[in-house]
Amino acid sequence: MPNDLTKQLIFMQKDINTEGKILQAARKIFLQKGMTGARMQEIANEAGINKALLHYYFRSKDKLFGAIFEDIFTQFFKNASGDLLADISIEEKISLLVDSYIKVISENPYVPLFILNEINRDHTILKNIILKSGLNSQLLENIFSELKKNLGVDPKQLLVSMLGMCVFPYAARPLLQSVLFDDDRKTFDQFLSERKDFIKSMLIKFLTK
Amino acid sequence: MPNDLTKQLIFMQKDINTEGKILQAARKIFLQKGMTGARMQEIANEAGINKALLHYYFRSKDKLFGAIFEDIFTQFFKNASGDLLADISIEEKISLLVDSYIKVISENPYVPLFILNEINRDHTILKNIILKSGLNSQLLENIFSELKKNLGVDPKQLLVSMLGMCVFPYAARPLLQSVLFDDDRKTFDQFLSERKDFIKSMLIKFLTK
DNA sequence: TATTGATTTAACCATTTGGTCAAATCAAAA
DNA sequence: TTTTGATTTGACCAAATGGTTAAATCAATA
Repeated sequence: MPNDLTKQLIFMQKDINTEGKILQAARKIFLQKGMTGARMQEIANEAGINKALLHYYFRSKDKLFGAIFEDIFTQFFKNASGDLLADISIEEKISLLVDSYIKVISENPYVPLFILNEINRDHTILKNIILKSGLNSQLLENIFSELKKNLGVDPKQLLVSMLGMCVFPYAARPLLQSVLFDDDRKTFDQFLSERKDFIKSMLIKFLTK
Repeated sequence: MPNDLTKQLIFMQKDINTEGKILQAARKIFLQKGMTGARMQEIANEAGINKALLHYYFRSKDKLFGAIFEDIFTQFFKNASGDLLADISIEEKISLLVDSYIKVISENPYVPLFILNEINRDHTILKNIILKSGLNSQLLENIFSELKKNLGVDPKQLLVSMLGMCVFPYAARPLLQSVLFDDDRKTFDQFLSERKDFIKSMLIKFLTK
């Protein structure tokens, strides 16, 4: 029976257990290629294992994808409802949301387009995740109607605008970088780094009478 | 030898020539499934023809896709540069751009996500189209630097914001409709119809000192 | 009517892909 | 050392897919 030290050594040798390696590899490949574009063989290669082993751990491509998608999706929106409910001014809420949202997107630039695609391909996945998350549609409706009274504008329009402005430059990066920035990566990165403050000021100015 | 009348009858019978039927079918399928997701057999079925006939008219899937993509892409952006150059106030430009953009998107709601995907999958296609369109990067740069002087804000940030706000609700429709509108199509359509004016007022208010 | 060139089809082909299975390997317990 | 149960592998399979080809059909012309 191995003691803690040998366990640790084994752990270091393998670096990470097989399931972890699969999850990590699958995440990378699925993010780049999407559900239908990803190949089980490619994921197996990335994980440094046999393709049959993939099916040993996750019986099917659908199952594997389901696990990955839920993980990515929840990670991407876990902070949002908290920020929305926090007891702070609307300006602070906007600032908080934009900051955290831009941060998570810039760290995972493939995620937005990935989510948009998979949601369009099969929107039943979404239902289950929302159910699990305990996100109540009645609760949401209360938040929004409350906000509307205080703001005088439709908070849903505001939220969608915020999301669109944050997401779009990352999802459309190859297009924008080519057309607007003559394919210069540096200038585009500069553009992105200035974007956070631009979005904030735009949203906040819109709310000031 | 058929006279004009019989020609016309034949034309009505076939409704549209084979190449046209293929183009029409390919456009529909490619828009829904993307280049890699679309199946040649599916396109053939949609066009009511044999799969081999597809390869008779367009030698390969790549060639067929190329034709469709260029068509969709140029149709989608053909008005933009004209509006941008027109000799009108910036407010009117914004109004014009948002109107025409929202119009073309709502008539082709699959297009935005389709373009985003294909651009990310293979951004070399873009280069050729831009070359053909005669869109000069120097010219663009002149327009933007001129605008910047007059506006005091970065017109590229403004343009990207506009595009993002217009595109996002259509690309993310299944997500938003489910989470924000409790899967009610009617309410979401209402939301969309109000969106045009919201975007305009937001952009214009941002520019007023 | 016979010929010719374009159009259309059915039958194939090679490759890719998700998935299966029996056998081999390995680690821990008896 | 033997046994046992989990893990891993190579070989294989059936279906799907992009593409090819030879033959059939059709419309116009000589």
